[in-house]
Amino acid sequence: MEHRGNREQGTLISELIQGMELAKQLRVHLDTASSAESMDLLVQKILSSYEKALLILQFSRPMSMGQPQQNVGATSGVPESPLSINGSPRSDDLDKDNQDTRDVSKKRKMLPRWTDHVRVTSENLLEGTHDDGYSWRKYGQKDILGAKYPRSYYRCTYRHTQDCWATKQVQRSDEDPTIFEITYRGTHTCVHGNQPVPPPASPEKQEYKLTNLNTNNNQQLQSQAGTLGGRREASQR
DNA sequence: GATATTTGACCGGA
DNA sequence: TCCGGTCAAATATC
Repeated sequence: MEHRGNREQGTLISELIQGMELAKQLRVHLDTASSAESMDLLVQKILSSYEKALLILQFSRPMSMGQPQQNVGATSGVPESPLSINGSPRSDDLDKDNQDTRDVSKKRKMLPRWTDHVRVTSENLLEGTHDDGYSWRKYGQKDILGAKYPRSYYRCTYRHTQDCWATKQVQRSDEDPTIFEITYRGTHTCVHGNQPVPPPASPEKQEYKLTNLNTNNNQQLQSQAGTLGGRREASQR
């Protein structure tokens, strides 16, 4: 068994290394403003490598990974709508008993969760982080132990009006301040007219979209900007 | 006045 | 007990 495990691990490592190398190439392309086609090709190769790696991981360790952080419910598609997972908001439960509160907490942990790493351009760096096409409202910010930059917490603007329980956390990378690590939790159940992208089918696709959007959208960038780049500049309306 | 952001406090899990 | 995540009052902006 170990032999098989070792071989899989070797393949896994080589796929991850390949993905990293491709990402480096892509970075060079980005810096040199190469053609969109070549960059697109690189992105596809990267995604392919990571998909293979993920498949290996999933195959060798089904359901028991101790790392819920990435890709849970993402590669396999988003399992259920948060609406069905998550009953009632905590703020509406104030007069209920403790069991309900605990239940909500448990359900919250069951929300699908995945992480994107988004690199921002110098322009966007001034403004904050990227726009993923949804309308987010900031509800908190925390200094995280060991992290240089605070983590910001966002939830869907339509949480109450459309019972949409998607949230995201934005954490600026310590090592490279141009990288924003964005952790999404839950999926959007809201229906909103100016929503340019559907909920991601997989984290890989999501990252691809985000990276592209990153250079295109500035409107919501501004709404998210104030906290990570400095104090808030604009409120979207 | 409506809506978004800031920030201290609270809560639950490890 | 510590830390991360969320709430909600205060404040800011349009």
